[in-house]
Amino acid sequence: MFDPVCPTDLMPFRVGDKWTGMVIRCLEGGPRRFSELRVPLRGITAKVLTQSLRALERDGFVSRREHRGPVRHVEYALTPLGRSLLGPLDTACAWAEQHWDELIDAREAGLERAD
Amino acid sequence: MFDPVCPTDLMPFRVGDKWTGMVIRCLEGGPRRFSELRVPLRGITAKVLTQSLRALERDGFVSRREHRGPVRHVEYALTPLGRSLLGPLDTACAWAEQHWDELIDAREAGLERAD
DNA sequence: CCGGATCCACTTAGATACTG
DNA sequence: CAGTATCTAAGTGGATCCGG
Repeated sequence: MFDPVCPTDLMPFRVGDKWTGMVIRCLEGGPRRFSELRVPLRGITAKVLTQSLRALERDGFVSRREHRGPVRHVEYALTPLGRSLLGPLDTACAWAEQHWDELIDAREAGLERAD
Repeated sequence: MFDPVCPTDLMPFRVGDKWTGMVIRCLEGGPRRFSELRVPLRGITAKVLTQSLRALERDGFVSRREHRGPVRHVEYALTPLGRSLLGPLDTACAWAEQHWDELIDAREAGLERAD
């Protein structure tokens, strides 16, 4: 999931910053903890994940709940507003799947012409 | 159109770089010349518009045709692949319209909590 | 476990001046 | 008209170390 080998720079659509879209996908199935999020998001540093989550929280897409106990854990979840992003997000992903081959071919041809 | 007063930083979706989405919108109605594009895109510099158009061309979303004559003019147009972006783009815009008020309120509340 | 603080490399966009 | 060249300011993402 979210393989870094996958050349996502071909994807013309973006949600928020670099990781935002993937974070939302990870929260789609329900609340997740900070360190749970870091597993599928291979390579993300704590600082950057925090930045994304703070922005998401500030904009009302994600809610943060801190559970204090013997071990601390913090859960992030999509708000209704955040959940409403899933529709457009799916549309964008569907487009990408449909046109993936065209995208690759067009990019290749475009780079050739650039010689 | 594309008023700089409009706080587009609330918009969570983006296509390509800063101006790409607006360029595509401008080409929606048919081919446009370089300087025609600069009118609705108030404030864009020639350099940045060129960059966007070059990227769009490289990725096969836009085609470029140069007409030589007494006065030179260059026309840009959406390719079929570029035109296929309009669907997802509309979806994103529709989402933004629907949730614009929520977006503003959420952002305001988010900034308050940040105190 | 969940970050904050600091520093750094890289990219982006804009301003400005110039050209075929 | 349709760009190119150069410079600069700001932002973004990442590495690393530190703290409650």
